Amino acid sequence: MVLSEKQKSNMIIKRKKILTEAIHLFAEKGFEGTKIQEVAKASGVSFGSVFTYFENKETLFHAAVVEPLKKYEEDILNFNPEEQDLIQELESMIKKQIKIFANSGSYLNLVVFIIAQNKEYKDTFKELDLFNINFRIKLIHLIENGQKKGLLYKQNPTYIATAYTSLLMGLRLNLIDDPSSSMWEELSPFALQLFGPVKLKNEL
Amino acid sequence: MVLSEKQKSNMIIKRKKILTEAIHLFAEKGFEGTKIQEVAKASGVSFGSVFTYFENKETLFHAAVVEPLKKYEEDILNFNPEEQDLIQELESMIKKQIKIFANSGSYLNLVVFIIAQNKEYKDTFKELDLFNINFRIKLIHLIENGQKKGLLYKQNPTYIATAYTSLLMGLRLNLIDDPSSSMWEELSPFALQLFGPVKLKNEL
Amino acid sequence: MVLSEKQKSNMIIKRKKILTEAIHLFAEKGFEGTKIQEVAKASGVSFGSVFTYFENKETLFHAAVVEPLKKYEEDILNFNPEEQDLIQELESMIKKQIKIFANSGSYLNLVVFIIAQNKEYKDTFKELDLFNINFRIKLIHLIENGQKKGLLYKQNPTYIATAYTSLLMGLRLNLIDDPSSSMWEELSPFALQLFGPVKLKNEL
Amino acid sequence: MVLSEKQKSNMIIKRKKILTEAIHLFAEKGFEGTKIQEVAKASGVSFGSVFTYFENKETLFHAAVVEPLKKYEEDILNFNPEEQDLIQELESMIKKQIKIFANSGSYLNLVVFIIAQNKEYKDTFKELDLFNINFRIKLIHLIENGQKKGLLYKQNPTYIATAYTSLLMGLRLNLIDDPSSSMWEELSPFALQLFGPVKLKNEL
DNA sequence: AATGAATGAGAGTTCATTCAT
DNA sequence: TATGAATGAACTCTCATTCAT
Repeated sequence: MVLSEKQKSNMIIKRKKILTEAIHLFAEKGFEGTKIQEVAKASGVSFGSVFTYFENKETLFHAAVVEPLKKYEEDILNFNPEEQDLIQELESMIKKQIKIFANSGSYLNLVVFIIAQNKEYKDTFKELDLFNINFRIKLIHLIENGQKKGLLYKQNPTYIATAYTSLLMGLRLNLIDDPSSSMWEELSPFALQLFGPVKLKNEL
Repeated sequence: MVLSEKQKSNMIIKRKKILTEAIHLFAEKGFEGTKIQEVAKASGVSFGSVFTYFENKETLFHAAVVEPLKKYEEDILNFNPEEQDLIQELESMIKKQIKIFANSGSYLNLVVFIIAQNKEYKDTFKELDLFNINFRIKLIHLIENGQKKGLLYKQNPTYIATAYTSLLMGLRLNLIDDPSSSMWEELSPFALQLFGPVKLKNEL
Repeated sequence: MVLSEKQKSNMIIKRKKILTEAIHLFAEKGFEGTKIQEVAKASGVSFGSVFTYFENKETLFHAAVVEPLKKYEEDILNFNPEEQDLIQELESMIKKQIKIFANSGSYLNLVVFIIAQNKEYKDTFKELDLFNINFRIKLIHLIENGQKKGLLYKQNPTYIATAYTSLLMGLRLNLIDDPSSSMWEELSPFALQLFGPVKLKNEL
Repeated sequence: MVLSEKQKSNMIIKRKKILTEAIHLFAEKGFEGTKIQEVAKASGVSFGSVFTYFENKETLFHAAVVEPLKKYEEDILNFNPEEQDLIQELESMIKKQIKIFANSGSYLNLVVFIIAQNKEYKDTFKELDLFNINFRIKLIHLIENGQKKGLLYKQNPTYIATAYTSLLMGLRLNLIDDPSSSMWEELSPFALQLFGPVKLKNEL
C-alpha cells in the first residue's frame, strides 16, 4: 500500500509526539519506571502504535536520548573560539548556554540518568560522551586562544573546561526542583570567573 | 533474652552488608532496575532474609539513601566558618570536600538518582534537600565572614554557595566513568576562585 | 470501533467461562485456597487473561458471588404473596425453592463461605444479606396474608421465615456430599409444616 | 531431661490455649487465611512453639476441628430415646441443642467450613460425618419410639432427622452475624413441629 | 522447651511484546 | 496503519517450616 503525503506527515508528527512524551516520562521515572502504556496515553495513541514507530522499549529510550542531541549540540556549540573580541564571545556563550541548561529540564534530567547509569546504557552513554568531548574540545580551543591573547590567565584549559561543564550540569541538578529559578542568569559571572579573565568584571 | 550477643552482632553486620550492596546496585541500576534477588545474592543471603531486615524494597531504598547521609553530613560540614585564618580554612575545606566527592562514587550516584527523580521519591528527596540546605547555610556563614574581613570580594553569598555545590555535584557526574581521575585534586583552585578570594593564589 | 462484534461476543463468553470456573473453584477451595492459575487453566485461558477480565483476585471473587445473585433472586422471589389460593402457592413455592437449592450446589457452597467468613468479606456479605432480607420480607408478607385468611396458624411470621430459610440452607449443607439426593423432594412437607397450615396434608 | 509435673501441666495448658485460638482464627478466616504467626500471637507464644505442639499447620487444623468434637458429641447426644415421657424429653432435647448451637458460634463456623470444603478436607470431614450419623441414628431411634407410642405422627424418621439437623445448622448460618440473637430460644416450637407431635403446643 | 532468623517454594500481579482483526 | 486482547517471563512479597541457639 502506498501512503499519501498527508499520511506520511501524520506519521512523522505522531512519532515526534511519542518521542516528546517519552523524554518527559523517562526523565521523570527512568527507563524501568516508565511504562509503554503511559507513553501511549500521554501521546494520545494506543500502546500498539508505539511499537509501530519504535521496535521496542529500548529503541524508544535510545531514540529519546539520542535524537534531541543533534539540536542541542548545534545550540551549545554555537560559538566562535576564534572570535576577535573573545571575552565578549565568552560572556555571550556562557549566557546562551546557561539559558539552554535552564530551559531543558526534562531532557537534561534524562541525560543525568544516562550518565548515572552509564554502565547500564553503554551505547547510549557513548553518544553523550562524544558530544561532551566535542564540547570540551571547542571550549579548550577558545580558552587557548584567550590565553595566547593574554585575555585569560594561564591555567590548564582542560581543567577549566571540565570545571565549566561541571558547573552547568551541577546547576541543572541543584536547581531541579525550582525550574523557573531566577538564579540561573545571576550565575554567569561565576561561570566566567572559572575561565580566569584577566580583568574581572567587578574590577572594571 | 533469646538472641545471644553474637547473633545480634551478626545481624547488625548482615544488615550493613545488605545495605552496602543495595547502595551499589541502586546506584548502578536505579530503583526499578535493581532486583531484590540481586541484592540478596550480592550480600550472600537468601532473598527472604532481605525482608527480614527491610520491610520491603522501598524501605530498603529509602534506607540506602538516608542512612549514610549522617556520616556524610558530618564529614562535609566539618569546617569552621568562624575560623581566624579563613582562607586557609576555606582551602582545606574545599580539598576535603573534593576528596569526599571523589571517593563516594556509588553513593553520590544514588543521590543523583533521587535528585533527578525528586518527584517520584518526594520523601527521600526531602531528606537530601535538608542536608543541602544545611550545607548551604554553613557555607554562606563562612562566606559572609570572609567578606566582612575583606578576605573575599563582595558577591551574593547564596550564589557563591550554589555555584560551589553545583560544581562539586557536576564534577561527580563529569568524572563518573573515570573514578580514579587525577583531575579531582587539580580542580580545587577553580572551586576556590568561585569564592572570590581577594588575593588569588597565582597572584601570590 | 476496533473490536468486531465477533470479538466482543467472544470476550463475553470468555468472561462468563472464567466466572463459572471461578465459582466452582472458590466454592470448593475458598478464596485463599483457589489459585488464579487454576481458574485460568479450568477456563482454558492464560492466567494473564484472567487479569484482562477481572482487575484482581478479589474483584473476581466478588463478581463470582454477586453476579449470579440477580438470577437467583429472580427465581427465588418468583412467587405471589397475594395469590388467591395461598396454600397452593405456598406449596408450589416451596417445591420450586427446594429444587433451586438442590441444583445450585456450587454457588450455594460459595454463599456459605461468605456467610461463615462474613467478617472477612464484609462488602460481599452485605449484598447477600440484602437478598436475604428481601426474601424474608416477601415470605412474611405471604405468611401474614395466610394468617389473615385463617389458612395458617397464628405464629410470629419472622420466626417462620427464619426457620424456613434456615431449613433450606441447612439442607444444602446436610446433603452436600450427596448432590443428587432423592431426599430433597421428600422434604417439602416438612418445610410446609413450618408455616403452620391449618389443614395438614396428612389430615386431608 | 525429665519434665516436672508443673512443666507438664503448663504444656497442657499452652497446647489448649493454642488450640482455642486456632479454632477462633480458622473459623473466622479459614485454613489458608489463617497464619501460624497469628495463632501464636493470639496464644501468647512464639510461632516456633506452635510447632512444638503441632507437627504442622494441617495437624493443627485437624486437631482444631476434631478435638472439640468429643465434648460436643457428649452434649448433643445427651438425651434418652427410650424415655417414658417422650414429648417432654424431646422438648428438653431441642432446647438443649438449640442452646448449644446458639453458643458455639466459632466452632460451628469451623464445622461449616469443613462441610463446605469436604472434598478438600476429606479425612476431617469424615469424622464430622461420623458424628452426624450417630446423631441421626439416635434421633431416629427416639422418633420411632414416639411414633410407636402414638405420640408422633407417622412420617419417615430419616427425613425428620435430616430436617431437624438441617434446621439447627441453617439457624447457625442465618443468625451468624447476630450471635446474641433472642430468636434462638423462640424457635424451638418450630423445631418441635418437624417431629410431628400429635398434640401441637398451641392446641393444648 | 522456647525462640525467632533463615530459607525458598509459590502466590498475585505487572507489563513488554505479539498478532489477529 | 491502528488497535487492544492474549500471553507468560519475571518481579515482589508472604509464610510454613527448619534449626541453631
